[in-house]
Amino acid sequence: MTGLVHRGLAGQVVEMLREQILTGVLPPGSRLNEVEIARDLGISRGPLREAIGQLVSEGLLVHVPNKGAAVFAARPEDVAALFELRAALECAAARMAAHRRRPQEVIRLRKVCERSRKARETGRKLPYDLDLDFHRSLMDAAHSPRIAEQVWLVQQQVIVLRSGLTSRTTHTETSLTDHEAMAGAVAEGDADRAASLMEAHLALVETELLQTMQSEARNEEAPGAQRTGRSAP
Amino acid sequence: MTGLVHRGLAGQVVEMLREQILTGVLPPGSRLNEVEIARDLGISRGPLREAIGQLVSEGLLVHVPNKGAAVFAARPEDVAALFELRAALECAAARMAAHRRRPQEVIRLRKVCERSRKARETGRKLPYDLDLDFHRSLMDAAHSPRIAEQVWLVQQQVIVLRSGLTSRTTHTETSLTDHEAMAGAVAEGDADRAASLMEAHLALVETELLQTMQSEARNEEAPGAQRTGRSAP
DNA sequence: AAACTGATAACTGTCGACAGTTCGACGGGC
DNA sequence: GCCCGTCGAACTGTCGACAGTTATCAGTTT
Repeated sequence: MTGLVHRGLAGQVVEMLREQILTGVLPPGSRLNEVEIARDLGISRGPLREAIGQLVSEGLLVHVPNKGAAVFAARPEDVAALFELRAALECAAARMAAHRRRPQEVIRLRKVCERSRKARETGRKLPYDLDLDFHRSLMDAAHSPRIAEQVWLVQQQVIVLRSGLTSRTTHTETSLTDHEAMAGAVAEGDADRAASLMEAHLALVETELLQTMQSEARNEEAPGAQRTGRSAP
Repeated sequence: MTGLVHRGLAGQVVEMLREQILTGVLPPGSRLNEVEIARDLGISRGPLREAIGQLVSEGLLVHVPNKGAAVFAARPEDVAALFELRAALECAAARMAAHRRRPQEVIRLRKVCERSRKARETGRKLPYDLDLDFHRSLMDAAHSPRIAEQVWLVQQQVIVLRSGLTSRTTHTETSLTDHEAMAGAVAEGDADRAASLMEAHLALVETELLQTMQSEARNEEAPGAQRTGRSAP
């Protein structure tokens, strides 16, 4: 997705750390110890520092001088800014997809919706992977690699954010109907409708995420566990 | 703009190299020799490599394995993808500015347009700095730091692209009236008009840039100078 | 007992040197 | 005369070690 894997050790380490972050092995707020990780991977600190630097520039890690790197832990205001950017990018992509759509890509969109509805009927929750799959299919239909790349970077931050939540957002029936409506708008070539549907969809997802974050924050503060990460001078 | 300058030597080197790239001291296609630059700056190669890595992730440099880094040299198709992203971001920002505008920011927009018109009357060309100033004022009015950050990254690539052209695009009278119309739309709170004006404006700028690139490419191929950068296997 | 101070330890930031690879030049063979 | 194999220089990729800084903790003092 990002480029060639064989651009040195740093490249491999980037992908390894990225997976650890996205899968929640390294939860938000985790501090990264350079010597320890370098020793575990059997490499030097040079390539590791380069890998960390790249992930910092992607927004998956944050870097504080003389204290090292930590997995990005978003606050509510960060979520708002994040979804503003995501809406700008994905709404534009939805418009483009409605204009540039090709039969094959419309079929793929419909197929993802169909698989989602089936999964929704068997289990109660819609798997998050299928949600990601829909949005990525839409990016493909937009035929704008540059925008797709940026959307993927934003999506990654959302994944990290979700990995820090114990109760994952349930992606309700509403999300599924949103997807189906968007697929229809793209199929018909109605760019404006696709964009406004996307905007409403993302606003809903943002609200769900914020509510989950706030409720879990309350549940966490009650027992006496201190706030993770996020230091105030 | 990007963050704290004092996050080590790498941070300072990033800013130094960034200025060299944006001002055209390092023209597009230039290869960066690590040992030479490190020696000139009086530092080691470690921080320098980190700085280069960051600029690669920003898109100002490109990196080829075992061959080092070079200043990004855009092809026409890159320009198209770049302006698709820029349009997505700046149109959304224009909409936001029309919604969230504050009196002080509207005044600033008008002031930039006024200064641009004065400069346009004295000299024939509109200084590029004033164009950048307008777009940055609009980003401020949008009150979306995350989008503003991404717009700035895209703007930087456009600046690099322009630095490789001998005859800078003249930013005609049309661009100035576009700016004034956008300022008016933002002042009135007409988000849709601000967005569509921005889209048209960027389409014009893109066309101007592509024409300049193509004409200069023809003039360069005639004398017998080989194509800079851009290696095909 | 609480607060301040000093030393100690751990970690990041930086450096110089080594290993591996690629590009170019030179010489030999056909 | 042209092509191919080999040698060599230059550069990137990687490593281990040193220096600087910050946090922690014990000891002392009020």
